[in-house]
Amino acid sequence: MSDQIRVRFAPSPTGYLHVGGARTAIYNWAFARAHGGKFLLRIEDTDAQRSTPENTQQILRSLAWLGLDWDEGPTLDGSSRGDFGPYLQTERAELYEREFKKLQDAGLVYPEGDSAAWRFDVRRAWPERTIEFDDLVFGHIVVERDQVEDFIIKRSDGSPIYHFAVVVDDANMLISHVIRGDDHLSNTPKQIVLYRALGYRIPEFAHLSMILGDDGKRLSKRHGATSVEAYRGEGYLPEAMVNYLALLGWAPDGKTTLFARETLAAKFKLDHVSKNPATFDAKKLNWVNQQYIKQMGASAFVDAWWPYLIKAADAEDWQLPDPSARREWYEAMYALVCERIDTLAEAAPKLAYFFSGDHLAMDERSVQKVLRGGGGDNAAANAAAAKNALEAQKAALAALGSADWTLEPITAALDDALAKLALKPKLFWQPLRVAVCGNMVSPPLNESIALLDRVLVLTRIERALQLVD
RNA sequence: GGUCCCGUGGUCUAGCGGUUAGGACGUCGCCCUUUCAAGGCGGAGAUACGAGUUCGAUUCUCGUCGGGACUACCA
Repeated sequence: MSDQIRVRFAPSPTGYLHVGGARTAIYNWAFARAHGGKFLLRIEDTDAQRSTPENTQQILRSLAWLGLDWDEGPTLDGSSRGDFGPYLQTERAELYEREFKKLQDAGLVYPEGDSAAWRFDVRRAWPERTIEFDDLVFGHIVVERDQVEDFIIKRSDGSPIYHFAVVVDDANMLISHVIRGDDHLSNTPKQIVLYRALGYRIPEFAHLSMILGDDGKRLSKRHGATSVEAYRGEGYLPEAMVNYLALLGWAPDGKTTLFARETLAAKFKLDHVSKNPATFDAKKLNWVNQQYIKQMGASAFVDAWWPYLIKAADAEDWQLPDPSARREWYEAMYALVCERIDTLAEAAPKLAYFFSGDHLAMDERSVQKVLRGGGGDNAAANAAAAKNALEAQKAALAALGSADWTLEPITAALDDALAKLALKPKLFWQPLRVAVCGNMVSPPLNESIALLDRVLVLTRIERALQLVD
């Protein structure tokens, strides 16, 4: 008769953790944290055919990455914590067997045909006409008992079927609130009958609407990335992921869209969870992620970015300067890209010119349009202007010593060159941009030059000059 | 087919009988500008439909339409 709030996330390891499951986990976690309760994790692996330990590991990793710490359940190192274990259903066979005996002794089960499977007798267990319950999200639900058919609770091989195992486990783990996907809403009456038949107290239920793809259909692999692991791989931040997913069906108020995990953990309530299914909007996720990147700061950025940079370096064959010796150099890049990327994985391609050394890739379109004047009427004149600009820039920068190779002197020297040439700013800066960054679209130019090696910059300008002719 | 559930702009939502129906993403336009962004300002855009109840419905009831879930020795 404890009033302790205990909730659980109970995934089945038949696949990775997808965003729908992640949101269910987030709501369970937030509910527990907001009400001073416990959040537990249980692995529903009774389907021996499709469950794998690898999937279990990946699910645990994804949850940990999201920052959803659980009070009880299996841990990443293969053990577990909590007093209500084991937390893997395949290790709870004894309990199921014992509880099954209770139903058998009460005459509430009968064999399925002439197999060794057993079916639960709903009518004998529940004489009343209707089965009712109050769902914390969906409200009062009434179902005619005759709409509920007898169902298998034990397979021929002796293992329990879902409906039986969840009820036994939730009751024995003293779960107070069952918060899960609404694909279980229709199954809840069955489970309520089971609860009473086994003499358990019936918990509160809260069902969560599904998450849909942009075509209005249930989110699936067809819609691209759906696994939490995949989003992690693309460079989404766990904080952004939690924030965005929490927004799919819940809002702290009518105005706030950005909130920390801690705010969720303090303010989350079930009575404001939406009943309608939410469509997953990748564009909004990108925006949320960018907001987090913009506020994370240079140091945190470099830490988070590093694995993605290494991956890009491997693919592009870049030699990365020693991160401990050149920490400031890497951190300086944050200001150059933080407003230009949605994900961490997008940073390296935008900053490629810092890492490609003598092998800077020149974007073909940029070379044609900017260095060679494009195909228009002014092509020849523009190409000539580009040549003049590059020569002036080369001279201006060459005149700077290594000691002056910082933003202010560089900017002053270039501004001075521009003033002398009296060119349209665009015709002056774009050739230099292409020469140094390899592309007519890039992060801030002067700041980039200041971060690049002096000789390398001069070499690149020289190379661009050759491309003009 | 049966049962249950859902229905505010393109998307996520606020609203809980009386509002010029609010915010965010996206979108469009303008400003800023050394490219791209970021930022600022502004615009378009919603209560699925039809009956009730009520002095008054986005809000309560019913029906229609549309969508979803369940109906497995999957969870």
